[in-house]
Amino acid sequence: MANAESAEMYLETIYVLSKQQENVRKVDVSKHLNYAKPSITRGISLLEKRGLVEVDDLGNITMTAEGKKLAKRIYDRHTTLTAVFMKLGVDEKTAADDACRIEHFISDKTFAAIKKHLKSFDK
Amino acid sequence: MANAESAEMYLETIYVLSKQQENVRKVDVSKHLNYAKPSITRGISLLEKRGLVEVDDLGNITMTAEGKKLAKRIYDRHTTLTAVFMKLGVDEKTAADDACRIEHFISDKTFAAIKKHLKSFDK
DNA sequence: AATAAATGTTAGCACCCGCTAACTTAATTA
DNA sequence: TAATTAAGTTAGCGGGTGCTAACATTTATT
Repeated sequence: MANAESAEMYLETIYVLSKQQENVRKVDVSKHLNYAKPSITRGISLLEKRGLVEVDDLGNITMTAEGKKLAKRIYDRHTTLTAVFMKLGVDEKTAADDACRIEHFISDKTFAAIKKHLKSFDK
Repeated sequence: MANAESAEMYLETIYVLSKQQENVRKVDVSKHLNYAKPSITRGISLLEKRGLVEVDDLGNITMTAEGKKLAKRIYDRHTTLTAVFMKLGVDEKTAADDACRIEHFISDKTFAAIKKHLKSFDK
């Protein structure tokens, strides 16, 4: 999990789920990412070690301030990139799929430039 | 090397080098990618197994028709994405670095839409 | 020709991160 | 309460892909 990609997907999933439901547990993440349970056990424990999430006695996963910040960062990339691609005429599914991969690899600078461009688009 | 990323980097490197020099050998790829020689030995042999490159008795690497096609595809993504990012105001280094990562993950559809957009930009 | 340098290979380590099998623990339900 | 189902863990596999150490082979230099 040194590589950002996997950790970011876990974090983003927790973030998205926590907006839809009261409590988020490992099963939920497992189902959402379509990963086997042991993968989740390890993935979440790595996030815990990095101080990005906490799991309480009931198994409810919450993000720390830092975790939430990171999750929002990725989610913003996800939604913005999806919107940009759709603006260019790409269908929603493809746009979201591309965004979901690219969100992990785009630099702050380039993302900022794209986001700015999207805004100018809207005018 | 099931994952496209690594194979694509090797292939793109061979393609770029072959445009600059008469013969391309593993050392050249090693230096260009800044990977240790044994990594190259394996990487190239995987490309050979997939019928994307051939290595002759002198150690010269050539791309097969299919290999060249794939290399061009990636290289086109690289140059186009770099150009787009620069168009949006991103500095050349950052633009190229981002392109170099994203080129492996962007779908045909989304790339086509972006490329089309770049053209409309130029007008 | 002898030595040195460059190129390439083999063997095997390490880390990432999915997976299954098998188990434990907790929560439901009959 | 006993039996079932759901949730979570541990152990370990496997493929991908970088690495070093050590060696072989080839090419260049003295």
